[in-house]
Amino acid sequence: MTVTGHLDAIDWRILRTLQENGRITNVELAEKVGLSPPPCLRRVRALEEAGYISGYRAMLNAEKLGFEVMVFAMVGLKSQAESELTQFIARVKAWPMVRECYAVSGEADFMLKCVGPNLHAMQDFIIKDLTAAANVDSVKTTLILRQEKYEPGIPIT
Amino acid sequence: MTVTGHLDAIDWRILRTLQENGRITNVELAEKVGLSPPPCLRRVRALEEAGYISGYRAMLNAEKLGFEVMVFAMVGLKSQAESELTQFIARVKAWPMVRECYAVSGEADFMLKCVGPNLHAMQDFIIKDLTAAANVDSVKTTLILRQEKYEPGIPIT
DNA sequence: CGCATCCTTGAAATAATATTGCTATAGTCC
DNA sequence: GGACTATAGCAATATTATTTCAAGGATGCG
Repeated sequence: MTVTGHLDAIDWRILRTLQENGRITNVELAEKVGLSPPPCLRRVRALEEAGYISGYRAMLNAEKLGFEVMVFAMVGLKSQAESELTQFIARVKAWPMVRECYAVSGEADFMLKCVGPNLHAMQDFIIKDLTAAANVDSVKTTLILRQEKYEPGIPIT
Repeated sequence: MTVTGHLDAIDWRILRTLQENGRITNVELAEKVGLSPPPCLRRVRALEEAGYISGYRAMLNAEKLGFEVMVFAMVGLKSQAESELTQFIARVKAWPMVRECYAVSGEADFMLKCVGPNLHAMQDFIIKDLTAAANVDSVKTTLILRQEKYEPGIPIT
């Protein structure tokens, strides 16, 4: 698939497998997708180079590690002018407790997923940082009670 | 930290590093956290065993791979009886397009993050599967226009 | 205060894996 | 059909993972 830019069945199998287990060895991956290790590794590298694979992450158990509170925050801005948006996004990127941020349609402008050690820290962040930030008009939070499914990524059949 | 259950500074460095780069070699990881490879690997294994690390995943570029539509769906159920909840969750787990599901406080009962190739497929899923599912009372969707930040996991300083 | 115990580290050796170089083969386009 | 391109796989090498084991440091108790 190097230059052509088209993914074949083996590429998709590689992607699916790596999405499920990002630390599988190349030997095992090769076996699963039906190749010998060298061409398999070459494909993985090509997929990385081409940006189909953007990185690898360990999934950590937030609760066990003392991060017990997660909320969704829907944020409305006062001004949606280009420069204001950019500034808000920059702020969001600088807040460690905000792990994900999406521009959304509908009533709010942004949907944030925030993670913190406890309710107090979360409240502190929402009131003192988020709500108080320049250009923030409204913040509506939804507390996450439990994670029922977590398979981030894409549905590869 | 094996049996004591207490994480020291090195364990935290390991977790932070692996959250950022899940495919780093043990040699490199060891160097970063200030250990030689053998004890470093032992700690990683211990962290996995103890469930602090629950897995590794490749992050795929959804857009490049043809999954261009993501929505949040807030779902309200008619009945929140234990068995009904369980059934709904089982259904959610079986839908590939639902990648994440959270029980939430507030107006809705569940927040779903759904991923699909296009608006049509998403509409199809929402109308024919989600809204039509037994015990589903209300579905309110929010289209994701753009991903501005994506650092899933926890804020390890 | 000193000794025994427990835990963890790191050096060395070994096993496994990743990676490179090269040749062969299959598919494609004149 | 013949030349070209792309990709597979074998073989060799480099790198990494993993095991084994002896030594060092902390802790608790006599």
